[in-house]
Parts: sequence; structure tokens; C-alpha cells
Amino acid sequence: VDIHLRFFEQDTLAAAEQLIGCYLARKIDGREIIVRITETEAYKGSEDPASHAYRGKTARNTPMFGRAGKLYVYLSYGLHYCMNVVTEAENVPGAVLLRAGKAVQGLDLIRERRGSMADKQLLNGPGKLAQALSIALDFNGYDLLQPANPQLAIHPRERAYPVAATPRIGISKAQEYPWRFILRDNG
DNA sequence: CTTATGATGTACT
DNA sequence: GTACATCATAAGG
Repeated sequence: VDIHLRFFEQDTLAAAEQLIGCYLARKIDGREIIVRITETEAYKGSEDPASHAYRGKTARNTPMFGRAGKLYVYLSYGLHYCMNVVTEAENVPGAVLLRAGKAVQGLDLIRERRGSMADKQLLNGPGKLAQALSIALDFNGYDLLQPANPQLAIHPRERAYPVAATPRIGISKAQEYPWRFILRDNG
């Protein structure tokens, strides 16, 4: 694991921006999917009305208060899973929603779950990304930093990428915060 | 291209 | 009951 705690333990906005261009590596039955992260959103705590942690700790959002570098996975609209990486110091809620990616390796494995649709539609949404990587509630609380031979890991980007900050998607509160980060053009 | 809507589980008022 | 960090389809322009 070549990404370390202090990367995740920093400010959520900085982590969300710096995750753009990083790699998401998923091993399933000895086969590997690698995806470049192209879109993220930052969610904080009491200062962020759109965050699940806005009103304090609950059974669902507990991972957001935990140690950075773990996953927060939840069921969205009763149908889709969304995966977040926990940020900030322990007991300070924060997480980065991984919203979209671009296939780098294992396109065939992705299509096993996503079907044979246009490339552009395979990974362009948080529910799609989770489905493509076979991430569900069993990954809630998963520690990206611990395992020696992880089922899921994040690897650093080789360089900084041009990133645009825009308003977040699909929320009705705090829509004006430019806390969504997108990889500009083609990396 | 755009907007509309049904599917569906959980958290919250 | 209502809202919700969504997606795949269908219908309209």
C-alpha cells in the first residue's frame, strides 16, 4: 500500500481534489479491475447541510466519524450503493464520495456487471461505479490502509491533474458549495 | 439532445 | 408519511 494515513486524514476538500486522477484497484477472484477516479464530492459534518453527518452521529453515518482511510458505503434510493472514503481526524466527520471513473484495466470484468453499454456510461455515476467494482454494504467500514493483499486499494496519481470545482449533484441543500471535483479533459 | 418517472430501502419528521 | 449524495428507460422537441 503506497498511500498512507495522512493523505486521507487531511481536510475533506483537499482530499477530494487530490483523489482525482488516483487509481482504484479492485481484486476479485484473482482478477483485477483498475479505474482512474475522475469525479468526487466532498461531504463534511455540522457545517455541511447536505452531509449525512450534518445532525451528528447515527447508526448509518458512524464510519464518517471514524478513522480516515476507511470506507463509508450506504444504500442510496433503496437501489444503489455509494462508496465514500473517510477523511479528517478521528471523531471529525468527513468523507469523499467517489462519483465516476474511467476504466484502465479489466474492462471485461466491468462489463460483467454493467453490461455492454457505451464506454461513457459504464462508470459515470456513484451507483454505477460501486456496481462495476462490486462494492456493497459488506465494504462499509473496509480499511483501505490495513490489508496486505487488499480486495480494494487506492494508489496515488503520478502527477497532479487539472481539476474543476463545481456544485454537487443530486442534493437539495447547500447546492451552492463548489465541492464537486472533476478531472478536466482527458488525463 | 431534453425532461419525466418508476423502482426500491432506510432514515427521519 | 416524506425525503433521499440514483439509474434506466420512455417520451418529447
